[in-house]
Amino acid sequence: MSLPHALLTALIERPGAGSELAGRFDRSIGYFWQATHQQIYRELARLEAAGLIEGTAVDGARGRKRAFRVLPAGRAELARWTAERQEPLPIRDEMMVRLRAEAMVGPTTLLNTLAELAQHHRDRLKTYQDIEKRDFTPPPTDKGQRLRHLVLKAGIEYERHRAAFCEQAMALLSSPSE
Amino acid sequence: MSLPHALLTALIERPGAGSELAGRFDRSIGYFWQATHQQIYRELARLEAAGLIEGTAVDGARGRKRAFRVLPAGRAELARWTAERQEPLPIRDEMMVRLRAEAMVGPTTLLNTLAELAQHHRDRLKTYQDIEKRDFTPPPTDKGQRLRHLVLKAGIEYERHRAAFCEQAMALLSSPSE
DNA sequence: ACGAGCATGTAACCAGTTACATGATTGA
DNA sequence: TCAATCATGTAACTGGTTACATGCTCGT
Repeated sequence: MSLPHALLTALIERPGAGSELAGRFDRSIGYFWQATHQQIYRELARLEAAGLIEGTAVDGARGRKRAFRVLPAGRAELARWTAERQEPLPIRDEMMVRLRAEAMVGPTTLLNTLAELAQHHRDRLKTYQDIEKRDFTPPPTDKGQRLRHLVLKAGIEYERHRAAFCEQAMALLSSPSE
Repeated sequence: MSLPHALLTALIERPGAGSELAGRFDRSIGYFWQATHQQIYRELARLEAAGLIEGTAVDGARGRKRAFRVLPAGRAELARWTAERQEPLPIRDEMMVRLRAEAMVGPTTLLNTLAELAQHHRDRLKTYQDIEKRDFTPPPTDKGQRLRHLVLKAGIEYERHRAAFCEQAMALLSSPSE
């Protein structure tokens, strides 16, 4: 259950309204934790009810926009959670299931899906590399910045690895069977 | 929604009872798709109700054990699903959230958690490498076997990558701040 | 014959998903 | 003034999780 803590972190980094957070979950934070606006609003309501954040009306804005900031209790809760033990990520990789199924009931058109997926990962790799060039040259010396850089580099390695995997699987599937 | 298809694949590879499948989801299949026995029994009941699999009582077994095998309709459904378009995996990486939180409210005891996690990934890496040595030397020429080998190699790369990441994060967190 | 443990479930809950709804403001 | 769009939701559903329950048989 990391969404509330991802929200607290984001709001400490910069306070803002639900819609702004939704935007950030489509970009920076969203690269390692995804959430829809429905989830975000629901969770903000819970955090506010629990007294961890506080929202104040933003006037001169559309609708009934409210900016949230983290209260001391929210900071404390975030610190508590950060120090908590963590179980390894449960892995659920649909493509691995598909490949194993392909070995049983193939051949199918899995090759097309792999090509699309490879392109997706190459695109995202490019995006990350652009961010790295823009934000982390020269490499930062500040610890917070170095942590963020590390997270980004993990994303870069991940995308590179996934793209390469798709390409290997494509090569295997399109090789003549024997 | 890949669990039913993971089950169909597993049952084509080798028919068996729910408890046997639960065992396989703790080993081979479980390395890329996890499921508890509750999920497995629920899903088997659905697949049977949909006419995709068939269960027959195993006598001489404990309890009311039933062996399931995949019916032609099940094979057809698996082939249909395998050829389906696939969205990229949604990413939800709790450790990345923690690292970014650490940058805001740290330092915490995150270092301990990272050490545990690194050990977990090194252990699993060792397991995979042992499986590779046992099952895939010499490298297979059969296409199905090569596909399985590819899936295993992806697992190996994943664990290696995660372990290295944890070690880098530990080095960064324990370096003197400036 | 009886406890340990295997095989199969039930029930309640929670996070995430999908589809739709409402109120306010801006711009043509 | 009214359509487009922004900001904030509500409702219903689904897959996965956690805790507990039941029936059977094997070994002692």
